[in-house]
Amino acid sequence: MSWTEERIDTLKKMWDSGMTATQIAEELGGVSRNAVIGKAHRLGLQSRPSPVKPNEAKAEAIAPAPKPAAQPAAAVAPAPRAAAEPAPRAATPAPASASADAPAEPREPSAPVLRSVGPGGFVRQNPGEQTPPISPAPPRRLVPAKPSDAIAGKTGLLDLNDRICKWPLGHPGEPDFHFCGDKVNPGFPYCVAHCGHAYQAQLPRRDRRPPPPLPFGGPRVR
DNA sequence: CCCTGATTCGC
DNA sequence: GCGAATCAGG
Repeated sequence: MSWTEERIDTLKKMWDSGMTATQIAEELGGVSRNAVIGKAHRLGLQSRPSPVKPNEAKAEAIAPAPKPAAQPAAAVAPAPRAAAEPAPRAATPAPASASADAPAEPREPSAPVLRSVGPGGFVRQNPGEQTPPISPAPPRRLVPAKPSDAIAGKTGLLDLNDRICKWPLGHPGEPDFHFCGDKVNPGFPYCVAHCGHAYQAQLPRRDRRPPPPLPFGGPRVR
């Protein structure tokens, strides 16, 4: 098997949507997961959280190690990405739950951080502030290998790109499994509406809603 | 053990 | 460029 443009395209999109190398290899067929990983790196695709540490933590001297606040002061600064770094975007997965600010720390009105707040109450991250949340949990196995008729006109796996909502509709493996496909809320993998589902503000326990929406249709029994 | 992705290196 | 072998963390 060779890396045709089509297969490379599939690899890119699956990698981008959070599929594991094993799953991508199964989907493509004829290649091992090692081949997929190797190709992904050669293509310069975004690194995924690796189990292996790069080994780099020797900056702590005898200084009384002040705990760095989670919120840097330079929140409004534009993308501080190093110019030498070839990676155009860093999508290192991070827990969607943001730190719940204690009520004892009121925001200074004199120094407002420019943020927009979505319909679900989620707080929009400014550039360079924090890494965006990960895509929905990838399915363990089956992914529609071939576009079926049921998916015609809908946003399939191969239609994913950086500008459309990756919110999954239906269950992976089912014929009509597809993605939302709306225009994304800039900076997020989802559209505004689905950001509202994905990022819910922490509500008081008294009136919390029981059904938390789960990406990819939630856990499934087979 | 299983899984994962990263890296190396002979081809 | 390719990918098996190897490594290393979870």
